[in-house]
Order: sequence, then structure tokens, then C-alpha cells
Amino acid sequence: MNIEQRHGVNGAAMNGPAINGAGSRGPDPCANCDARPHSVCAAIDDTDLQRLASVAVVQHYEPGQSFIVEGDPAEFFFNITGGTARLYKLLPDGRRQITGFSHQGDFLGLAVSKTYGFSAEAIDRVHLCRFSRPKMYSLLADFPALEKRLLATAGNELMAAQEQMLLLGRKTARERLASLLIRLSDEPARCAPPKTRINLAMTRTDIADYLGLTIETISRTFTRLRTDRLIGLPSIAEVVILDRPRLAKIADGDELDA
Amino acid sequence: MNIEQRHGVNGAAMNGPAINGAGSRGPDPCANCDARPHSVCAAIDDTDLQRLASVAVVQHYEPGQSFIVEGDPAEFFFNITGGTARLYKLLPDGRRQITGFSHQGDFLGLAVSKTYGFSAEAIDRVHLCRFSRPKMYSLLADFPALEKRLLATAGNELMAAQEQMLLLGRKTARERLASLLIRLSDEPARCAPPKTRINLAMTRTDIADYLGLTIETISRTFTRLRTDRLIGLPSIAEVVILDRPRLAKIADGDELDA
DNA sequence: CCCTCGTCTTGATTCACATCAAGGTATGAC
DNA sequence: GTCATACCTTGATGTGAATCAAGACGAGGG
Repeated sequence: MNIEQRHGVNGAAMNGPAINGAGSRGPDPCANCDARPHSVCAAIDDTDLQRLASVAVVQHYEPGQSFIVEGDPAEFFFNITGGTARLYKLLPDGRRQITGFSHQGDFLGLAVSKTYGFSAEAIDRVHLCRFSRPKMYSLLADFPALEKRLLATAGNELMAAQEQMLLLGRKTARERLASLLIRLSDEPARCAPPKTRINLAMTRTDIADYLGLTIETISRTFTRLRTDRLIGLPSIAEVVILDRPRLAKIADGDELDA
Repeated sequence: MNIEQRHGVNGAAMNGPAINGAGSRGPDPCANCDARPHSVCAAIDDTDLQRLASVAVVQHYEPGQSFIVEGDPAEFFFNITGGTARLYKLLPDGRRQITGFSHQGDFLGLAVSKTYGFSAEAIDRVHLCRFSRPKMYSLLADFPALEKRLLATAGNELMAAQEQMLLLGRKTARERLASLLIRLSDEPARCAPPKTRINLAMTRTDIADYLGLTIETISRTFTRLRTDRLIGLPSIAEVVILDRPRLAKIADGDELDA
């Protein structure tokens, strides 16, 4: 398994995230935020954006930097405005389980606990807004619509988590990878048709730790899906879905053989 | 496994759940509800209990009866007032993953979706309150404290789900069972000291489907924990924890051998 | 009491995936 | 260009848990 130490990124970028007070990058950052329509912030009216902006702190993280550490005091909530992050938990010997990937519009830190229950790390360059807990709570008190939206978000994440438990507890390697590919192809287009071409932001190691497998098994399973003409692999970070119906059946555990 | 829906089983109790309009079993059912302190209903003041009672429908289910079916229209929310239920998802070929067990005070149905994303079944005799979605939403609108409480609940469930993903994706059989036993020993006593004696409401099959294993592996692992003097098994449904510190270390993946 | 049925335990064997090991490929530094 | 470094792929082998197969135990019924 993956017991070896994971390396950080070297260079000045590791000396801390770039921080901007919300006021420091334009007249009204929230008004121009392209993540707002996709995020819980959409619950707040245009007229109240000043208030929202006043409690948000904009931050940027380089690939590999972590911005939530499991066990640390849970001081902040986060809202991803760009890039992709991985959320994960570790066992003492280094075994890692990635519990999810967060993208533009995702809200992190819902768990009401003294400390964070997971860690979060930037995969590519991540942009986010940070909210201190007290300020977030006062925001919630003032904007019931925000709370409603958060509740809906939490419900959706709960459903996704149950789906992932089914995957981890009961699906084969082939079914797991097929599930991931189907999900990724559906993902960013909220209502649009599923994509045929997928760009993998994450590495094979990330995929393995997300699906509860090893990189070798991921690699072999990719190869097998390709030789079965279900997918194409034009480059290492790209997947083309060639036979979506069959891939979807495999993902749902609905395929006689394997 | 599917005993429910059978008309003509003997005894009136099996002809569907017993239903009481909230008003039909006493002057103020919510005021006397022993689940209220442990549930989201605690967010509602004594003075507003009439309102709460007016939207709740009390129901009872016999062992094996299901009250949520995955894929059915999600018309209701549920609040367990007594007994234990299993929540699960199925694959077409019958593979089952139990995503959790619900007890007194647990709230079900948070996911905001047209249809239920999981099924729920009574293990022993289950008592619950049922809320129709529209009525629940109007209740939420009138009692912001209720919404806050639901959000907190959802956050906790999300944390539990992440913990379970770690278990299913990365822990060994021994670690999984140890984790379950530690959790069960902590469970009902919210702040009280952990129990030494655990009563298993669920069968070996339930445990297996919860931990992503088979009954044979569960049985062997129980035996092994017993021969290692970590637990005692006075009867088939009882477990006594003999060496909690070591069991907890195993559960956390913190034990050199196995 | 014995018999049945459902559940649990134990043993023998198999298998899917992990581990160990080697080589291939892409990228950036120099 | 060469070299170094990640990262990925493929092959050989090992192993933890699944599967297959008996039995054992306990509760309930006749």
C-alpha cells in the first residue's frame, strides 16, 4: 500500500498561501465571482453581496499544498472558487482514503466538530474563499436561504457518500473504475449532456486511493477497459468514453461477466 | 429477506404498519416522546409541540418490514423514536451494502432528491414519526432552530460516512470489526463512559454487509479476537470487550502485526 | 423427546487484488 | 542533446478474504 511519505512541492509557493482580504482585489469580488452561481453563495442576493464579501477571505493554493489538516482545530469553512482539491483521511501507517474531490462551488467544513475530520490538499492551483466560523454563523443567522442551501448541499453529499460506500464495500475493481468514469463524464455539466472526453486532474495514485485500490490495479483496469473497446486513452490524463451504455451497466454492477 | 408487503400473514400487525394520527394516542404525543431529547425535535419549544405533533404520523414496523425503498418517490421524512433500522443499497445481482444503522433520535431522508437513494428496514420492532415533505418544509420555515439542528445532524453523518469510507477502502477485516465494536461500545451513551458489554441487535449477515465482508469472515474474525483475549462472546448476540485499549488501537489501524 | 430450520462456525480451496519487481515514457533542468 | 525524476505500465508471485462445503448450535413445533 502507500506507506511512503508524500512529497510536498518545493519553492516559494510552499511558504504559505497567497492571501487577499476581500476588499483588496476589486470593488466587489463576490459580484464578479464566477463560482457564485454554482455555490451556496447564490443564496445571497446581489444587494447583500457587500456583507458576504466582508466575511470572505480569498486564498490561492499551489498544487500539493494542504489547507485543511485532519485533527487541527476547525476554525474555518471554505468555498472552492476554482481548481480541484482532494479530501482524504489517513491511517497511522500511511494508508490513505480519498473521500472526495472538490471543485468550483463546493463547500467544505460542514462537520460540526472541534477539529477537522479530514484533510484537504490542492491538486492543481486552487482558489477559494475562507470564512471564519463565528462570521459564518452570523451570516447563517442573517440569511436563512443560505442555511437552506447548505442543508441541501449536505443532503447531496450524504447521498454521494452512500453511493461511495456501496462502491468501496461491494464493487469489483472494474466496476469501481467504470463508476468513476461515468461520474466524471456527468459531472461539471449540471444539466448538459454527459461528456465523452474526460480530463483527469488527478493522478493514478489519487484514483487508487479514492477507489480503495492500488495504482497497479488502476493501470491494469484502464488497460482492460481499453482493450475491451469501452474507452480510449489518447493521453495519460485523458479518457474517451467509446461505449457509454455498456460502461454504465458495468458501473451499476449490471453485467453478467466482467 | 423480504417479508414485508405480505398480506395474509397472521396477526393484524403485519398487515402494514400500525398508523396513528398524532392526535389519536393521547393529548400530546410529542410532549411525552422519550426520543425527543435525542432528536431534532428537541429544537422545538414545549409551547410549539402541538404544531409539531400535528404534522407527525406515528408508525410501527415489525422486524424485516421495510419503510423506505430505494428508487421510490421520496415523499416522507422519518424520525426514529425506538428500535433499530438498517439502511442499505443493493446492486442488481443482490450484493448489499449497509450504509448505517439508525436508532432512537435519528432523522432519515435528508437527501434532497425526487427519489430515495437507499432502502430502510426494521431490524427489531421500530417506532417512528413520519413527516410529509411539504409539511416538514413549512415546519422548517417556521422553526429556524430545527433547520440548524438538521444541518448539524447532516454534518455529523457526513463525518461518520467519511470514517466508514476509510474503513471500507483501507482497513483489514480485523480492523473493520474492531472499529465496529468500539463504535457500538461508545454509542448510546452520549457522554457516559463506553460500555463493556455490547448487545448486537443485528445478525452476522448485517455486520458483514455493513463492513463490506462475508459472514464467514465475520465469524472467523470474531473467533480470532476471542482467542486473542480482546473480547469475550458469552452468547451469540453479546460481546464483552476485555482489552479496550488494544482493540481501539487495532480499530485505528495502529497495531504492528495483526 | 426428536425433528426442522435458520444461523453461526470451521475447514478446504479459489480468486481478485496486493505486493514485489522491472522497464517504459514524459517532462524539465542543465 | 543527456540526465534525473516522477509517473505509469506490465509481469511474476503472494495473500487476505471469498467461495465452496460440511457441521454445530439453538429455538420453536409437533
